[in-house]
Amino acid sequence: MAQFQSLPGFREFYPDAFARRNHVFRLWRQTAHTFGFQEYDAPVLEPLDLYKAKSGDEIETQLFSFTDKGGREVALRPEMTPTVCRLVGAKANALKRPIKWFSIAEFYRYERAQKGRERAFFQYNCDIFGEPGPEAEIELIALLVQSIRGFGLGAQDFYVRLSDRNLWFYYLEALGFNEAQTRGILGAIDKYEKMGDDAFKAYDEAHGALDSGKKDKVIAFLKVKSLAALEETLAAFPGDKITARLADWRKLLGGLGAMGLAEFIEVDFGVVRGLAYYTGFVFEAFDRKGELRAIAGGGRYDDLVQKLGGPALPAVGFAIGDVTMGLLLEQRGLMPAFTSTTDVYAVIGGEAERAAAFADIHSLRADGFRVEYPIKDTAFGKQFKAAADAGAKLALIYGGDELAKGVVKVRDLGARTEMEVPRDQVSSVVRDFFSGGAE
RNA sequence: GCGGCCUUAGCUCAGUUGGUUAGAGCACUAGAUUGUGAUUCUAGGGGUCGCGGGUUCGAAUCCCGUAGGCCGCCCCA
Repeated sequence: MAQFQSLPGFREFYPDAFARRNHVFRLWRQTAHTFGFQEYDAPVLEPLDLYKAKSGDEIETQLFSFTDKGGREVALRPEMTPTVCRLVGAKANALKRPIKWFSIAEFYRYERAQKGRERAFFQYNCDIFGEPGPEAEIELIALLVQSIRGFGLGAQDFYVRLSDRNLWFYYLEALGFNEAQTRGILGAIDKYEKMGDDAFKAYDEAHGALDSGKKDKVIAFLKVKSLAALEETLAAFPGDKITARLADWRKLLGGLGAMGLAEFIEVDFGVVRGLAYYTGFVFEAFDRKGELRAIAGGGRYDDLVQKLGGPALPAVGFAIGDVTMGLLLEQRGLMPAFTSTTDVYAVIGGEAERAAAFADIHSLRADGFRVEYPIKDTAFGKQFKAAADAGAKLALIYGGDELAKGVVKVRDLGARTEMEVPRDQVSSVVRDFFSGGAE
């Protein structure tokens, strides 16, 4: 058996798997471009401190980190956000606003692999920098929806759960929680859906048992699932901050509604996202059946660029992972089968006919056609089978009889018809077939 | 890092109470078929039975360890 195996959680892409990966990347890239986002890339290996600065020392246990030969503490990138913040921060004053960037890149996390989670995976990251208002969220969430919908998935297949850490902060502040308690409560909210009441255990241990009246109010807010319910719940807590924030909510939902995306969006205050650096709207995309891990996650992080050494620059972004996205597409039968895209197959009689065929083969390839031929002498029957297997539309037949007459037989493999063409016209006949033809 | 289940050909699997040289289907290669894609038939290549150790006259089979896979927990940027 194989003496060497790939490392756990690292994937190998055989041609059929690579074709599926390309299909996903192509749609993402094309969709981002239609929204006016520009593509970038950055180093795979970064200073370890870049991630510690953002997420704290304990993050190191989740990283592929090591000391390089120059004594530098480094890590394979586990995410793009710190990197893109550095890139944007370094040139913030020279970049036209709003800054709309995306990337498709591989990331590495030292975690136990599970369904939908590998140690090496790709993410499609989209971010908008420089716009503090909900207009940026409208643009970004519209892109998120379209980047999933574009595969043929509909509102019956996935949805985006939309929440707001600001309103959570305002609400908990109004209930009298201090900053540390608020962090504890947000941690409990994050786990509540999975664990139920046990989610508050960690809070109770750290801050003392939660007053049952306050707990009911927290749970009531966590169950807010619509703008109307949100307005109703907050009516008891009047104030300028909350009034202004509700106006942002109406603008955001109004904008997404005007784009025709209302059916993809659900208000859900059960979402807070674990990361401390999110500062406003947060959202996650899920499959409707609830069978898979989150397809995408994102939110606003207005302080991060500055925290990482750049200027104060508001930002909002999301990432879609390729693993869960691929699982969902395969579940719904939306991952296209791997098909070869050969245009022309040259059927060659034998060694004597090879030279004539090679001249046309190379000429057609130089013109951009995808041309295949048998690499060594093969029976005619096998060659036609190979042509069909390769998905070729046309076969060019270089047999002794044809070449003696100065012609090449051109066979339309779909229509199963053929005609003889003088050799010097082969190129133009092929060109006509593909330009005037079906596709 | 913790727990459960699993591992025989490229893939899906069979393999009797432990008994000769480990099988099938699919896939691949070739032939039937030096001039036309299907079907069919025939043949072939491909295995240190995940790896290491133990029990035994004898291990794919029983025992121990270990690696890998799947699933769950922790975590999830």
